[in-house]
Order: sequence, then C-alpha cells, then structure tokens
Amino acid sequence: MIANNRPDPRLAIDPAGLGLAACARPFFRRGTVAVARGLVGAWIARRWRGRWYGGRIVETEAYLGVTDRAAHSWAGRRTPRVEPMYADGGHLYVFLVYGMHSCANVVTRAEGVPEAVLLRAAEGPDGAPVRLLSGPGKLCAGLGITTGWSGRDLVGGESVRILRGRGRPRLAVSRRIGIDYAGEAKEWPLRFYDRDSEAVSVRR
DNA sequence: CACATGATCGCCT
DNA sequence: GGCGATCATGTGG
Repeated sequence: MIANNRPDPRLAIDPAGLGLAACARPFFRRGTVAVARGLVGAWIARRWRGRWYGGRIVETEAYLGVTDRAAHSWAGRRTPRVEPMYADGGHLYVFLVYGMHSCANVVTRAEGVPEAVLLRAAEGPDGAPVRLLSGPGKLCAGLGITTGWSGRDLVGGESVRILRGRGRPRLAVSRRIGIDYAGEAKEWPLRFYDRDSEAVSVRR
C-alpha cells in the first residue's frame, strides 16, 4: 500500500515566523457555514520530523450533516469511517474517495452534531508551485495527510493545526463540486473561495 | 478547449 | 455489485 505520509518539502513553513496564531476550540464550534467562510484565508499546518509544512486555504465547502444529502452523515449515518464527524468541533475527518485520494475536513459544531468543512484547495508558501494543492486530493497528497489522520484533534496538538490568517480575502460563493447525486442539496451555495487566488480548483 | 476514461477500494444497498 | 466530496492523461475539434 502507498502510505505517503511525507509532505512536499517545498511546503515547509515557520508558523512562528509567519506570526500566525492557532485557532482555538470556539472557532470550530460555530455554525458550519461561518467556519467554512472563516477558513478561507486561514492556514493548515502539519508537522513532520520536527518541521512544519502548510498552505493558505483558498477554497472550502460546508457539509451540513443529517439534512444534507451530500454529507456522509446524511440521515444520521454513523459508521466507523464517519465517526469523527460526530466529534467536537476542531477535529479532523479524513476519508478516501475513488479508492485513491484522501480528502481532509474540519469538524464543526458540538460533539454529536456531524457537520464538517471540506478543505478543497490551498496555496503553498513562496517557492511552491501555485497549483500544487489545488484540489482536495492534491491538498492531502501535498501535505502527506492520509486517512490515518482521521479523528485527530486540531486544537492544542503537536501534529496538525489551523492557523489564523492575516487579512480578509474577497470571497466568492458557488454550488459544491462533485455531488450531482445529492438531489436538491446540490444547488445549495456552500462552496466558498478566494476570488483572487490562482489555486482555486475549478474555475468557471 | 471540451469531454472521456482508467485507476482503485471502502462503503452502502 | 455499484459507485463516489478526484486526478492525470488521452482524444478530438
């Protein structure tokens, strides 16, 4: 099996040097749409062998739990895979799609409320190819995040964190990508992205 | 540029 | 047994 846990070296960052503070629990316990909007412009950072690697998030999607046909927790589904979605806000939910790509989500709201925000794209630091992380599978591959990371705490841990960005990006809103099976929910405007970023995964 | 396809496997029916 | 919160590559216009 391919357990590529190694981040791309071009994504090395220094969180202290960037002056970015980690998001705390209350940030993630808010409404899922608010978190999805707030994560655009924030950074995801993960540590590997004592160094930090990360990117600035430029595209997210909200998944609204039991009433959202596109969500894995739709209708209260609760399997071992989805279990981390039921955790307290501020945990990671990572799943495998199409048998080969990992997708990372930030769990929102209180424990027992299975909602989350999919991280669809990010920009690496200066020196990294602009589109290295432009897509949910590429984001995980670039940072070396696999399904083994599902359930990890994003708050106060030593391996993954979300860092507050500086400044507010200009946001654009659209329907979510790749969920045409979701009935009415496929029309919901739950995708948020930085309209000035070249790293957004799907352009119109 | 716009599709079309294959890869590959966990989860649901 | 079918299909997916994807991606890279290939074909054709």
